[in-house]
Amino acid sequence: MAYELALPAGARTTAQRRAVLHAVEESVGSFTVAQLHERARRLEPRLGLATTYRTVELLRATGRVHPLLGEGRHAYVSCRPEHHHHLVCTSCGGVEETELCAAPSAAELRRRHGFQPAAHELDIYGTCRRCT
Amino acid sequence: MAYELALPAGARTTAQRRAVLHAVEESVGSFTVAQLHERARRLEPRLGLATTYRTVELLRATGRVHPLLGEGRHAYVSCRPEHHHHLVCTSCGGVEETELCAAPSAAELRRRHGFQPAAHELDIYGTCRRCT
DNA sequence: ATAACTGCAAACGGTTTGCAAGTCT
DNA sequence: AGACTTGCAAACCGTTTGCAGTTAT
Repeated sequence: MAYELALPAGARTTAQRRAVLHAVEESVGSFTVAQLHERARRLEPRLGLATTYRTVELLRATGRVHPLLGEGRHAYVSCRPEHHHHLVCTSCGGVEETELCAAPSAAELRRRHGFQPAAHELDIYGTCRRCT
Repeated sequence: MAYELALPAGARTTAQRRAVLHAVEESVGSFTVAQLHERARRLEPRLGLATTYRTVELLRATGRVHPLLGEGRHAYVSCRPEHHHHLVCTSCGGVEETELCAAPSAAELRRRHGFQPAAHELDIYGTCRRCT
């Protein structure tokens, strides 16, 4: 095959998917599905919005794209945030919470990236006690 | 006044707003408006969802609460395959990547939670260099 | 040939808004 | 009294889904 598309095994290569992947590659920083759709339409004018959503979901499954917030819901943080993270069992789907903190220190983030952290989200995937 | 509510000037103190603020104070990490509503209802069972949205918006105006990402839309970032995490600026929406990672060790997770980790995702929210 | 994929439109779910009734100051 | 606030339900808008026609393999 001449064109290698980052898709799950068995998925077919189509003009629409190529157009969406191209739009992803052109994107800088964060983007919405609607923006992607608009951009990909320059290559593939008949591309539907639903197909764009479905393709983004495929890319997400391969890790090529990452949702900034789960569930599509508007989430907030309280301005004196404490840490709490999720242990997601990929076997039974259960979610546990942990207080173990996994974020790089504020000092290190500032020094290396000039970034002032306010909150973070961590999801750890694996196998829970019962499913081991 | 005996009870100081963090609200904009001129805003009235009501039982509903107290209940929502209390729910915010109880919250750890990020939360959605629906979660807040459910929690606040324990104190104020007749609290409506719309009122919860309106109160969150008030608290946002005072800085007491902060949306993780503007627009309420589901946003994505393009990813490369290597292990990395995201620094998301809540001011300009920009996304940087970092290789800094301090995930809890597998040994600690197993000891404390009986959990066998396989992978993890970390997003750090805050203010980037330019927006500081 | 046939299973995967697509566009369309309807369905869905979270968020916002109009309005009449109720409440704080 | 008067302006602000509330709950309700309808409107709104981004996302998902069912389906009949189309396409990659």
